Amino acid sequence: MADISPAPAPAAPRVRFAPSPTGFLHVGGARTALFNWLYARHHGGAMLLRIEDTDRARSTAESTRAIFEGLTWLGIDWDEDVVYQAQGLARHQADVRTLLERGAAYRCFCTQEELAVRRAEAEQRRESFRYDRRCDRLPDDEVQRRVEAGVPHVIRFRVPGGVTAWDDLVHGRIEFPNQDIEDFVVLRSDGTPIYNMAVVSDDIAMRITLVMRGDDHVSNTPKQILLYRALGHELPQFAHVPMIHGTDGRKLSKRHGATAVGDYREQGILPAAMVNFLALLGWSPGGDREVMALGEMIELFSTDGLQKKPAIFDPTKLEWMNGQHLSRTPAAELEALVTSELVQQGLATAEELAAQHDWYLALIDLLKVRARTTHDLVRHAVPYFRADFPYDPDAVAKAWKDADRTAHLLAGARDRLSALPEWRADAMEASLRALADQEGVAAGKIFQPLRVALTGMGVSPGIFEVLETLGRDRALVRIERAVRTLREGG
RNA sequence: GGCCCCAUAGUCUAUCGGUUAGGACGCCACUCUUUCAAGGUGGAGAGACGGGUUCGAUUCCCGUUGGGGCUACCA
Repeated sequence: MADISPAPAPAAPRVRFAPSPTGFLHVGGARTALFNWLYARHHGGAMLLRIEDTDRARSTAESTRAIFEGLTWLGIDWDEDVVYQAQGLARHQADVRTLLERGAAYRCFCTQEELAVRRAEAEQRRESFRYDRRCDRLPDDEVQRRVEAGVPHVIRFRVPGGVTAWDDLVHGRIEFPNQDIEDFVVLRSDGTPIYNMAVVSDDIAMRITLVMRGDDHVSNTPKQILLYRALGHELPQFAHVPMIHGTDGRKLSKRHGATAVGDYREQGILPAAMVNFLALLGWSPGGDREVMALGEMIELFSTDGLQKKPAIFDPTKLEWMNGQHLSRTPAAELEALVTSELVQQGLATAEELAAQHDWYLALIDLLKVRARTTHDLVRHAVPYFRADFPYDPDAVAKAWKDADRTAHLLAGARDRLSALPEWRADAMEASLRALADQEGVAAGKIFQPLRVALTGMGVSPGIFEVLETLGRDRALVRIERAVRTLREGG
Protein backbone atom coordinates (compact mmCIF):
# COMPACT_ATOMS: atom_id res chain seq x y z
CA MET A 1 0.00 0.00 0.00
CA ALA A 2 1.47 3.28 -1.06
CA ASP A 3 1.72 5.84 1.63
CA ILE A 4 -0.80 8.58 1.26
CA SER A 5 0.79 11.45 2.97
CA PRO A 6 -1.16 14.68 2.96
CA ALA A 7 -0.03 17.24 0.50
CA PRO A 8 1.60 20.16 2.29
CA ALA A 9 -0.70 23.14 2.54
CA PRO A 10 -0.05 25.19 -0.57
CA ALA A 11 0.81 28.85 -0.40
CA ALA A 12 -2.28 29.83 -2.31
CA PRO A 13 -4.90 27.24 -1.51
CA ARG A 14 -7.88 26.69 -3.76
CA VAL A 15 -11.10 25.52 -2.21
CA ARG A 16 -14.59 25.13 -3.55
CA PHE A 17 -18.21 24.88 -2.55
CA ALA A 18 -20.06 22.42 -4.76
CA PRO A 19 -23.80 22.31 -4.17
CA SER A 20 -26.26 20.51 -6.37
CA PRO A 21 -29.01 22.84 -7.53
CA THR A 22 -31.94 20.77 -6.38
CA GLY A 23 -33.46 23.07 -3.78
CA PHE A 24 -32.71 26.15 -1.78
CA LEU A 25 -29.47 26.91 -0.04
CA HIS A 26 -29.63 24.78 3.06
CA VAL A 27 -28.07 25.95 6.33
CA GLY A 28 -25.77 22.94 6.23
CA GLY A 29 -24.58 23.83 2.76
CA ALA A 30 -24.30 27.47 3.72
CA ARG A 31 -22.04 26.58 6.58
CA THR A 32 -19.85 24.37 4.40
CA ALA A 33 -19.59 27.25 1.98
CA LEU A 34 -18.77 29.59 4.84
CA PHE A 35 -15.96 27.40 6.17
CA ASN A 36 -14.44 27.14 2.72
CA TRP A 37 -14.76 30.87 2.24
CA LEU A 38 -13.23 31.68 5.62
CA TYR A 39 -10.38 29.34 4.83
CA ALA A 40 -9.74 30.91 1.46
CA ARG A 41 -9.95 34.45 2.80
CA HIS A 42 -7.76 33.66 5.79
CA HIS A 43 -5.04 32.12 3.65
CA GLY A 44 -5.34 34.45 0.73
CA GLY A 45 -6.45 31.60 -1.49
CA ALA A 46 -9.24 31.18 -3.99
CA MET A 47 -12.85 30.31 -3.25
CA LEU A 48 -14.55 28.64 -6.18
CA LEU A 49 -18.15 27.74 -6.78
CA ARG A 50 -19.22 24.69 -8.74
CA ILE A 51 -22.81 23.84 -9.48
CA GLU A 52 -23.20 20.06 -9.60
CA ASP A 53 -25.95 19.86 -12.11
CA THR A 54 -25.23 16.48 -13.66
CA ASP A 55 -28.56 15.18 -12.43
CA ARG A 56 -30.52 16.95 -15.13
CA ALA A 57 -33.84 15.70 -13.87
CA ARG A 58 -33.54 17.33 -10.45
CA SER A 59 -31.45 20.36 -11.23
CA THR A 60 -33.21 23.65 -11.85
CA ALA A 61 -32.09 27.10 -12.85
CA GLU A 62 -34.30 28.54 -10.15
CA SER A 63 -32.45 26.59 -7.53
CA THR A 64 -29.11 27.71 -8.92
CA ARG A 65 -30.32 31.27 -8.60
CA ALA A 66 -31.43 30.60 -5.02
CA ILE A 67 -27.94 29.36 -4.17
CA PHE A 68 -26.31 32.48 -5.62
CA GLU A 69 -28.79 34.64 -3.74
CA GLY A 70 -28.29 32.85 -0.47
CA LEU A 71 -24.51 33.04 -0.66
CA THR A 72 -24.59 36.67 -1.68
CA TRP A 73 -26.93 37.54 1.15
CA LEU A 74 -24.52 35.93 3.60
CA GLY A 75 -21.65 37.89 2.11
CA ILE A 76 -19.93 34.84 0.67
CA ASP A 77 -18.40 35.59 -2.72
CA TRP A 78 -16.33 33.54 -5.11
CA ASP A 79 -13.29 34.29 -7.15
CA GLU A 80 -13.62 32.80 -10.60
CA ASP A 81 -16.38 32.01 -13.05
CA VAL A 82 -18.92 29.59 -11.69
CA VAL A 83 -18.22 26.08 -12.91
CA TYR A 84 -21.19 24.07 -14.11
CA GLN A 85 -20.42 20.43 -13.78
CA ALA A 86 -22.58 19.34 -16.68
CA GLN A 87 -20.40 21.39 -19.00
CA GLY A 88 -17.42 19.24 -18.13
CA LEU A 89 -18.99 16.19 -19.72
CA ALA A 90 -16.36 15.76 -22.43
CA ARG A 91 -13.55 15.93 -19.88
CA HIS A 92 -15.32 13.51 -17.56
CA GLN A 93 -15.64 11.05 -20.42
CA ALA A 94 -12.04 11.56 -21.42
CA ASP A 95 -10.93 10.79 -17.88
CA VAL A 96 -12.99 7.62 -17.92
CA ARG A 97 -11.36 6.68 -21.19
CA THR A 98 -7.97 7.18 -19.57
CA LEU A 99 -9.03 4.85 -16.79
CA LEU A 100 -10.07 2.26 -19.33
CA GLU A 101 -6.86 2.58 -21.32
CA ARG A 102 -4.76 2.20 -18.22
CA GLY A 103 -6.66 -0.88 -17.22
CA ALA A 104 -8.02 0.75 -14.11
CA ALA A 105 -11.60 0.31 -15.21
CA TYR A 106 -13.68 -2.18 -17.17
CA ARG A 107 -16.95 -2.46 -18.98
CA CYS A 108 -19.86 -4.04 -17.15
CA PHE A 109 -22.89 -5.34 -18.99
CA CYS A 110 -24.97 -6.32 -16.00
CA THR A 111 -28.31 -4.56 -16.15
CA GLN A 112 -29.83 -2.67 -13.27
CA GLU A 113 -32.55 -5.28 -13.10
CA GLU A 114 -30.06 -8.13 -12.75
CA LEU A 115 -28.21 -6.21 -10.12
CA ALA A 116 -31.40 -5.51 -8.21
CA VAL A 117 -32.20 -9.22 -8.15
CA ARG A 118 -28.75 -10.16 -6.92
CA ARG A 119 -28.89 -7.45 -4.31
CA ALA A 120 -32.22 -8.76 -3.06
CA GLU A 121 -30.88 -12.28 -2.92
CA ALA A 122 -27.88 -11.18 -0.92
CA GLU A 123 -30.22 -9.37 1.40
CA GLN A 124 -32.21 -12.54 1.95
CA ARG A 125 -29.06 -14.43 2.80
CA ARG A 126 -28.29 -11.57 5.16
CA GLU A 127 -25.13 -10.88 3.27
CA SER A 128 -23.89 -7.50 2.24
CA PHE A 129 -23.97 -7.13 -1.51
CA ARG A 130 -20.92 -6.13 -3.41
CA TYR A 131 -20.53 -6.38 -7.16
CA ASP A 132 -18.91 -9.73 -7.92
CA ARG A 133 -16.81 -8.52 -10.87
CA ARG A 134 -18.27 -11.08 -13.22
CA CYS A 135 -17.93 -8.73 -16.18
CA ASP A 136 -14.28 -8.19 -15.36
CA ARG A 137 -13.77 -11.88 -16.08
CA LEU A 138 -15.30 -11.67 -19.55
CA PRO A 139 -12.82 -12.61 -22.26
CA ASP A 140 -11.55 -9.66 -24.30
CA ASP A 141 -13.11 -10.84 -27.53
CA GLU A 142 -16.49 -11.23 -25.85
CA VAL A 143 -16.30 -7.69 -24.52
CA GLN A 144 -15.29 -6.53 -27.97
CA ARG A 145 -18.18 -8.40 -29.56
CA ARG A 146 -20.74 -6.86 -27.20
CA VAL A 147 -19.35 -3.37 -27.59
CA GLU A 148 -19.53 -3.70 -31.36
CA ALA A 149 -23.05 -5.07 -31.08
CA GLY A 150 -23.96 -1.96 -29.12
CA VAL A 151 -24.88 -3.74 -25.90
CA PRO A 152 -25.47 -1.07 -23.29
CA HIS A 153 -22.98 -1.09 -20.47
CA VAL A 154 -21.46 0.97 -17.70
CA ILE A 155 -17.81 1.49 -16.86
CA ARG A 156 -16.73 0.29 -13.45
CA PHE A 157 -13.59 1.20 -11.59
CA ARG A 158 -11.51 -1.83 -10.63
CA VAL A 159 -10.78 -1.31 -6.94
CA PRO A 160 -7.29 -2.58 -6.11
CA GLY A 161 -6.37 -4.43 -2.95
CA GLY A 162 -4.92 -2.83 0.12
CA VAL A 163 -6.09 0.00 2.26
CA THR A 164 -6.98 3.52 1.30
CA ALA A 165 -6.29 6.15 3.89
CA TRP A 166 -5.83 9.85 4.28
CA ASP A 167 -5.07 12.35 7.00
CA ASP A 168 -8.23 14.29 7.34
CA LEU A 169 -7.75 17.84 8.56
CA VAL A 170 -10.50 17.43 11.11
CA HIS A 171 -10.56 13.72 11.87
CA GLY A 172 -6.96 12.74 11.57
CA ARG A 173 -6.20 9.47 9.84
CA ILE A 174 -9.12 7.60 8.32
CA GLU A 175 -8.65 4.20 6.74
CA PHE A 176 -10.86 2.08 4.54
CA PRO A 177 -9.96 -1.49 3.65
CA ASN A 178 -10.37 -1.61 -0.11
CA GLN A 179 -12.13 -4.93 0.11
CA ASP A 180 -15.10 -3.08 1.55
CA ILE A 181 -15.33 -0.89 -1.52
CA GLU A 182 -17.05 -2.42 -4.50
CA ASP A 183 -16.11 -1.81 -8.10
CA PHE A 184 -18.19 1.32 -8.37
CA VAL A 185 -19.65 2.66 -11.56
CA VAL A 186 -17.89 5.70 -13.00
CA LEU A 187 -19.82 6.07 -16.23
CA ARG A 188 -23.49 5.32 -16.78
CA SER A 189 -24.72 3.38 -19.77
CA ASP A 190 -25.91 6.67 -21.24
CA GLY A 191 -22.35 7.93 -21.23
CA THR A 192 -22.69 10.38 -18.35
CA PRO A 193 -20.38 10.25 -15.36
CA ILE A 194 -21.38 9.28 -11.87
CA TYR A 195 -20.87 11.73 -9.01
CA ASN A 196 -17.50 10.55 -7.73
CA MET A 197 -16.03 10.55 -11.20
CA ALA A 198 -17.28 14.02 -12.05
CA VAL A 199 -16.12 15.42 -8.73
CA VAL A 200 -12.59 14.11 -9.07
CA SER A 201 -12.33 15.14 -12.69
CA ASP A 202 -13.55 18.64 -11.81
CA ASP A 203 -11.47 19.06 -8.68
CA ILE A 204 -8.40 18.14 -10.68
CA ALA A 205 -9.33 20.51 -13.48
CA MET A 206 -10.04 23.29 -10.99
CA ARG A 207 -6.75 22.61 -9.24
CA ILE A 208 -8.47 22.29 -5.88
CA THR A 209 -5.97 21.88 -3.06
CA LEU A 210 -8.35 21.32 -0.16
CA VAL A 211 -11.65 19.55 -0.34
CA MET A 212 -13.69 20.69 2.63
CA ARG A 213 -17.19 19.27 2.74
CA GLY A 214 -19.75 17.59 4.98
CA ASP A 215 -19.13 14.41 6.93
CA ASP A 216 -21.61 12.60 4.74
CA HIS A 217 -18.86 12.44 2.13
CA VAL A 218 -16.25 10.53 4.10
CA SER A 219 -17.28 7.25 2.56
CA ASN A 220 -16.91 8.77 -0.90
CA THR A 221 -13.40 9.86 -0.15
CA PRO A 222 -11.59 6.52 -0.55
CA LYS A 223 -13.25 6.08 -3.93
CA GLN A 224 -12.17 9.52 -4.97
CA ILE A 225 -8.63 8.96 -3.75
CA LEU A 226 -8.47 5.78 -5.79
CA LEU A 227 -9.59 7.77 -8.82
CA TYR A 228 -6.99 10.48 -8.27
CA ARG A 229 -4.27 7.89 -8.12
CA ALA A 230 -5.48 5.95 -11.12
CA LEU A 231 -5.54 9.21 -13.04
CA GLY A 232 -2.03 9.93 -11.85
CA HIS A 233 -2.84 13.06 -9.93
CA GLU A 234 -1.64 14.42 -6.64
CA LEU A 235 -4.18 14.31 -3.85
CA PRO A 236 -5.74 17.41 -2.39
CA GLN A 237 -6.13 17.70 1.35
CA PHE A 238 -9.46 16.62 2.78
CA ALA A 239 -11.42 18.10 5.66
CA HIS A 240 -14.76 16.63 6.63
CA VAL A 241 -16.83 18.93 8.75
CA PRO A 242 -19.62 17.62 10.96
CA MET A 243 -23.23 17.78 9.90
CA ILE A 244 -25.86 20.06 11.32
CA HIS A 245 -28.72 18.27 12.99
CA GLY A 246 -32.21 19.29 14.04
CA THR A 247 -33.30 19.51 17.65
CA ASP A 248 -34.18 15.81 17.55
CA GLY A 249 -30.58 14.92 16.77
CA ARG A 250 -31.30 13.82 13.24
CA LYS A 251 -30.04 15.22 10.00
CA LEU A 252 -31.64 18.59 9.42
CA SER A 253 -34.58 18.30 7.06
CA LYS A 254 -37.85 19.90 6.06
CA ARG A 255 -39.72 18.73 9.11
CA HIS A 256 -37.41 20.71 11.35
CA GLY A 257 -39.03 23.86 10.01
CA ALA A 258 -36.83 26.53 8.52
CA THR A 259 -33.75 24.98 6.96
CA ALA A 260 -33.13 27.32 4.04
CA VAL A 261 -31.06 30.40 4.72
CA GLY A 262 -33.73 32.37 2.89
CA ASP A 263 -36.19 31.40 5.63
CA TYR A 264 -34.07 33.19 8.19
CA ARG A 265 -33.74 36.22 6.01
CA GLU A 266 -37.51 36.37 5.98
CA GLN A 267 -37.62 36.01 9.73
CA GLY A 268 -35.70 39.22 10.13
CA ILE A 269 -32.31 37.68 10.82
CA LEU A 270 -29.29 39.76 9.86
CA PRO A 271 -26.77 38.09 7.55
CA ALA A 272 -23.96 39.02 9.94
CA ALA A 273 -25.75 37.18 12.75
CA MET A 274 -26.54 34.19 10.57
CA VAL A 275 -22.95 33.87 9.47
CA ASN A 276 -21.68 34.30 13.03
CA PHE A 277 -24.08 31.68 14.34
CA LEU A 278 -23.38 29.22 11.55
CA ALA A 279 -19.63 29.57 11.96
CA LEU A 280 -19.95 28.64 15.60
CA LEU A 281 -21.77 25.42 14.77
CA GLY A 282 -18.80 23.13 14.42
CA TRP A 283 -16.07 25.69 14.76
CA SER A 284 -14.62 27.57 17.67
CA PRO A 285 -11.89 30.18 17.59
CA GLY A 286 -10.88 29.05 21.06
CA GLY A 287 -11.19 31.08 24.19
CA ASP A 288 -14.62 32.52 24.73
CA ARG A 289 -15.11 34.40 21.51
CA GLU A 290 -18.71 34.40 20.40
CA VAL A 291 -20.10 37.55 18.84
CA MET A 292 -17.86 38.31 15.90
CA ALA A 293 -17.85 40.30 12.72
CA LEU A 294 -16.90 38.70 9.46
CA GLY A 295 -13.44 40.21 9.50
CA GLU A 296 -12.69 38.77 12.91
CA MET A 297 -13.81 35.34 11.81
CA ILE A 298 -11.56 35.48 8.77
CA GLU A 299 -8.66 36.42 10.97
CA LEU A 300 -9.32 33.67 13.50
CA PHE A 301 -10.39 30.84 11.21
CA SER A 302 -8.40 27.64 11.31
CA THR A 303 -9.26 24.03 10.61
CA ASP A 304 -7.75 23.28 14.02
CA GLY A 305 -10.85 24.71 15.60
CA LEU A 306 -13.19 22.46 13.66
CA GLN A 307 -15.37 20.12 15.68
CA LYS A 308 -15.78 16.42 14.94
CA LYS A 309 -19.24 15.85 16.26
CA PRO A 310 -22.43 17.04 14.66
CA ALA A 311 -24.05 20.18 16.04
CA ILE A 312 -27.70 20.77 16.71
CA PHE A 313 -29.21 23.89 15.23
CA ASP A 314 -30.71 25.99 18.03
CA PRO A 315 -32.96 28.74 16.64
CA THR A 316 -33.22 30.40 20.05
CA LYS A 317 -29.53 31.06 20.20
CA LEU A 318 -29.65 32.36 16.64
CA GLU A 319 -32.23 34.92 17.74
CA TRP A 320 -30.09 35.94 20.68
CA MET A 321 -27.13 36.29 18.35
CA ASN A 322 -29.25 38.40 16.04
CA GLY A 323 -30.25 40.67 18.90
CA GLN A 324 -26.59 41.16 19.70
CA HIS A 325 -25.75 42.09 16.15
CA LEU A 326 -28.81 44.31 15.88
CA SER A 327 -27.77 46.27 18.94
CA ARG A 328 -24.23 46.74 17.69
CA THR A 329 -25.05 47.72 14.15
CA PRO A 330 -25.21 51.46 13.44
CA ALA A 331 -28.64 52.68 12.39
CA ALA A 332 -27.26 53.78 9.05
CA GLU A 333 -26.38 50.17 8.23
CA LEU A 334 -29.78 48.90 9.34
CA GLU A 335 -31.59 51.63 7.46
CA ALA A 336 -32.01 49.98 4.06
CA LEU A 337 -33.40 46.80 5.54
CA VAL A 338 -35.75 48.54 7.96
CA THR A 339 -36.93 50.91 5.27
CA SER A 340 -37.86 48.08 2.98
CA GLU A 341 -39.89 46.47 5.73
CA LEU A 342 -41.61 49.70 6.68
CA VAL A 343 -42.47 50.41 3.07
CA GLN A 344 -43.61 46.87 2.49
CA GLN A 345 -45.98 47.17 5.44
CA GLY A 346 -47.28 50.46 4.20
CA LEU A 347 -46.12 52.32 7.30
CA ALA A 348 -44.10 54.87 5.40
CA THR A 349 -42.68 55.66 2.01
CA ALA A 350 -39.00 55.92 1.28
CA GLU A 351 -39.49 59.62 0.52
CA GLU A 352 -41.12 60.31 3.87
CA LEU A 353 -38.29 58.60 5.65
CA ALA A 354 -35.68 60.47 3.67
CA ALA A 355 -37.39 63.75 4.50
CA GLN A 356 -36.85 63.18 8.21
CA HIS A 357 -33.63 61.24 7.97
CA ASP A 358 -32.01 62.18 11.29
CA TRP A 359 -35.19 61.51 13.16
CA TYR A 360 -35.52 58.17 11.39
CA LEU A 361 -31.99 57.04 12.26
CA ALA A 362 -32.54 58.05 15.86
CA LEU A 363 -35.71 55.99 15.90
CA ILE A 364 -33.85 52.94 14.64
CA ASP A 365 -31.20 53.40 17.31
CA LEU A 366 -33.93 53.72 19.90
CA LEU A 367 -35.70 50.53 18.89
CA LYS A 368 -32.86 48.25 17.84
CA VAL A 369 -31.63 47.62 21.38
CA ARG A 370 -34.84 45.96 22.37
CA ALA A 371 -35.35 43.90 19.23
CA ARG A 372 -34.22 40.40 18.44
CA THR A 373 -35.20 40.56 14.81
CA THR A 374 -35.87 43.39 12.39
CA HIS A 375 -39.52 42.33 12.53
CA ASP A 376 -39.54 43.13 16.25
CA LEU A 377 -38.08 46.49 15.45
CA VAL A 378 -40.68 47.27 12.81
CA ARG A 379 -43.49 46.09 15.05
CA HIS A 380 -42.39 48.54 17.71
CA ALA A 381 -42.04 51.27 15.12
CA VAL A 382 -45.73 51.22 14.20
CA PRO A 383 -46.92 53.94 16.62
CA TYR A 384 -44.30 56.34 15.32
CA PHE A 385 -45.82 56.19 11.86
CA ARG A 386 -49.51 55.73 12.39
CA ALA A 387 -51.99 57.60 14.55
CA ASP A 388 -54.37 54.67 14.35
CA PHE A 389 -51.98 52.19 15.92
CA PRO A 390 -53.63 49.25 17.62
CA TYR A 391 -53.98 49.06 21.39
CA ASP A 392 -52.69 45.90 22.96
CA PRO A 393 -55.64 44.62 25.03
CA ASP A 394 -53.39 43.17 27.71
CA ALA A 395 -51.50 46.40 28.12
CA VAL A 396 -54.74 48.37 28.28
CA ALA A 397 -56.24 45.98 30.80
CA LYS A 398 -53.22 46.28 33.01
CA ALA A 399 -52.28 49.94 32.76
CA TRP A 400 -55.73 51.48 32.39
CA LYS A 401 -57.42 49.27 34.93
CA ASP A 402 -58.96 52.09 36.97
CA ALA A 403 -60.44 54.28 34.25
CA ASP A 404 -61.34 57.34 36.31
CA ARG A 405 -58.08 57.44 38.15
CA THR A 406 -56.07 56.87 34.99
CA ALA A 407 -57.97 59.57 33.13
CA HIS A 408 -57.29 61.95 35.96
CA LEU A 409 -53.58 61.21 36.00
CA LEU A 410 -53.25 61.40 32.24
CA ALA A 411 -55.13 64.68 32.18
CA GLY A 412 -52.69 65.98 34.76
CA ALA A 413 -49.78 64.82 32.66
CA ARG A 414 -51.30 66.47 29.62
CA ASP A 415 -51.68 69.77 31.42
CA ARG A 416 -48.18 69.77 32.76
CA LEU A 417 -46.56 68.68 29.53
CA SER A 418 -48.45 71.15 27.43
CA ALA A 419 -47.37 73.90 29.78
CA LEU A 420 -43.71 73.11 29.25
CA PRO A 421 -41.80 75.79 27.36
CA GLU A 422 -39.53 73.22 25.77
CA TRP A 423 -40.22 69.67 24.71
CA ARG A 424 -37.19 68.14 26.34
CA ALA A 425 -36.75 64.90 28.22
CA ASP A 426 -35.22 66.30 31.39
CA ALA A 427 -37.91 68.93 31.75
CA MET A 428 -40.68 66.42 31.06
CA GLU A 429 -39.30 64.00 33.60
CA ALA A 430 -39.07 66.65 36.31
CA SER A 431 -42.56 67.77 35.56
CA LEU A 432 -44.14 64.34 35.61
CA ARG A 433 -42.32 63.26 38.73
CA ALA A 434 -43.64 66.37 40.41
CA LEU A 435 -47.11 65.35 39.32
CA ALA A 436 -46.61 61.92 40.86
CA ASP A 437 -45.54 63.53 44.11
CA GLN A 438 -48.50 65.83 44.06
CA GLU A 439 -50.89 62.94 43.43
CA GLY A 440 -49.16 60.75 45.95
CA VAL A 441 -48.54 57.91 43.50
CA ALA A 442 -45.43 56.11 42.31
CA ALA A 443 -44.09 57.60 39.10
CA GLY A 444 -44.72 54.31 37.31
CA LYS A 445 -48.43 54.78 37.89
CA ILE A 446 -48.23 57.67 35.47
CA PHE A 447 -45.54 56.44 33.11
CA GLN A 448 -47.12 53.12 32.29
CA PRO A 449 -50.61 54.45 31.41
CA LEU A 450 -48.85 57.13 29.42
CA ARG A 451 -46.88 54.53 27.54
CA VAL A 452 -50.06 52.79 26.51
CA ALA A 453 -51.64 56.11 25.53
CA LEU A 454 -48.67 56.97 23.34
CA THR A 455 -47.84 53.62 21.78
CA GLY A 456 -50.69 51.25 22.52
CA MET A 457 -48.10 48.90 23.95
CA GLY A 458 -46.98 47.95 27.41
CA VAL A 459 -43.41 47.80 26.18
CA SER A 460 -41.45 50.63 24.67
CA PRO A 461 -38.25 52.59 25.04
CA GLY A 462 -37.99 54.97 27.99
CA ILE A 463 -41.13 57.06 28.17
CA PHE A 464 -39.34 60.38 27.74
CA GLU A 465 -37.54 59.14 24.67
CA VAL A 466 -40.92 58.12 23.33
CA LEU A 467 -42.33 61.56 24.06
CA GLU A 468 -39.41 63.26 22.38
CA THR A 469 -39.45 61.02 19.36
CA LEU A 470 -43.18 61.42 18.88
CA GLY A 471 -42.93 65.17 19.25
CA ARG A 472 -45.14 67.54 21.16
CA ASP A 473 -48.16 67.68 18.92
CA ARG A 474 -48.62 64.01 18.32
CA ALA A 475 -47.95 63.15 21.94
CA LEU A 476 -50.49 65.61 23.30
CA VAL A 477 -53.15 64.49 20.84
CA ARG A 478 -52.67 60.90 21.90
CA ILE A 479 -52.86 61.70 25.59
CA GLU A 480 -55.99 63.71 25.01
CA ARG A 481 -57.50 60.87 23.04
CA ALA A 482 -56.74 58.45 25.87
CA VAL A 483 -58.30 60.73 28.44
CA ARG A 484 -61.45 61.02 26.35
CA THR A 485 -61.63 57.31 25.72
CA LEU A 486 -61.26 56.55 29.41
CA ARG A 487 -63.93 59.04 30.46
CA GLU A 488 -66.38 57.88 27.84
CA GLY A 489 -65.70 54.23 28.53
CA GLY A 490 -65.97 54.74 32.28
C1' G B 1 -26.74 -6.29 8.15
C1' G B 2 -21.69 -4.27 6.38
C1' C B 3 -18.24 -0.17 6.47
C1' C B 4 -16.94 4.60 8.45
C1' C B 5 -17.37 8.61 11.93
C1' C B 6 -18.59 10.60 16.70
C1' A B 7 -19.26 10.97 22.38
C1' U B 8 -17.87 17.57 28.17
C1' A B 9 -24.68 20.34 31.15
C1' G B 10 -31.16 20.56 27.39
C1' U B 11 -28.05 23.23 23.35
C1' C B 12 -23.23 25.55 21.17
C1' U B 13 -18.41 25.07 23.07
C1' A B 14 -13.09 25.77 26.05
C1' U B 15 -9.61 22.25 27.89
C1' C B 16 -4.48 19.88 23.72
C1' G B 17 -2.22 14.46 31.39
C1' G B 18 -2.30 17.85 37.00
C1' U B 19 -8.25 23.24 36.47
C1' U B 20 -12.86 24.45 42.44
C1' A B 21 -13.82 21.33 34.38
C1' G B 22 -14.12 27.86 31.87
C1' G B 23 -17.61 30.66 28.60
C1' A B 24 -22.32 31.33 25.80
C1' C B 25 -27.77 30.25 24.77
C1' G B 26 -31.92 28.75 27.56
C1' C B 27 -33.76 28.46 32.77
C1' C B 28 -34.11 30.58 38.03
C1' A B 29 -33.08 34.50 41.49
C1' C B 30 -31.29 39.33 42.60
C1' U B 31 -29.80 44.16 40.68
C1' C B 32 -30.53 48.54 37.57
C1' U B 33 -35.41 50.59 36.61
C1' U B 34 -41.13 54.04 34.32
C1' U B 35 -42.29 48.90 31.02
C1' C B 36 -39.49 45.57 28.10
C1' A B 37 -34.84 44.50 26.23
C1' A B 38 -29.84 45.20 27.08
C1' G B 39 -26.33 45.36 31.18
C1' G B 40 -24.51 43.69 36.10
C1' U B 41 -24.36 39.86 40.11
C1' G B 42 -25.41 35.03 41.68
C1' G B 43 -27.57 29.99 41.08
C1' A B 44 -29.06 25.02 39.27
C1' G B 45 -26.82 22.04 35.34
C1' A B 46 -21.57 18.12 32.17
C1' G B 47 -16.80 14.63 31.25
C1' A B 48 -22.08 7.83 28.71
C1' C B 49 -20.22 3.07 30.94
C1' G B 50 -16.22 -0.60 31.92
C1' G B 51 -11.28 -1.79 31.60
C1' G B 52 -6.30 -0.52 30.99
C1' U B 53 -1.51 3.05 30.49
C1' U B 54 0.27 6.62 34.16
C1' C B 55 2.39 9.11 40.35
C1' G B 56 -2.09 11.33 38.14
C1' A B 57 -6.98 10.80 33.40
C1' U B 58 -12.32 14.62 30.50
C1' U B 59 -7.64 14.39 27.91
C1' C B 60 -3.88 8.44 25.59
C1' C B 61 -5.33 2.93 24.32
C1' C B 62 -9.10 -1.11 24.18
C1' G B 63 -14.02 -2.70 24.77
C1' U B 64 -19.32 -1.76 25.66
C1' U B 65 -23.35 1.30 24.99
C1' G B 66 -25.51 5.20 22.50
C1' G B 67 -25.89 8.50 18.33
C1' G B 68 -24.87 9.77 13.31
C1' G B 69 -23.34 8.99 8.15
C1' C B 70 -22.73 5.97 3.89
C1' U B 71 -24.19 1.54 1.68
C1' A B 72 -27.74 3.46 -6.51
C1' C B 73 -26.26 3.46 -13.68
C1' C B 74 -28.59 10.39 -6.86
C1' A B 75 -25.49 14.15 -5.68
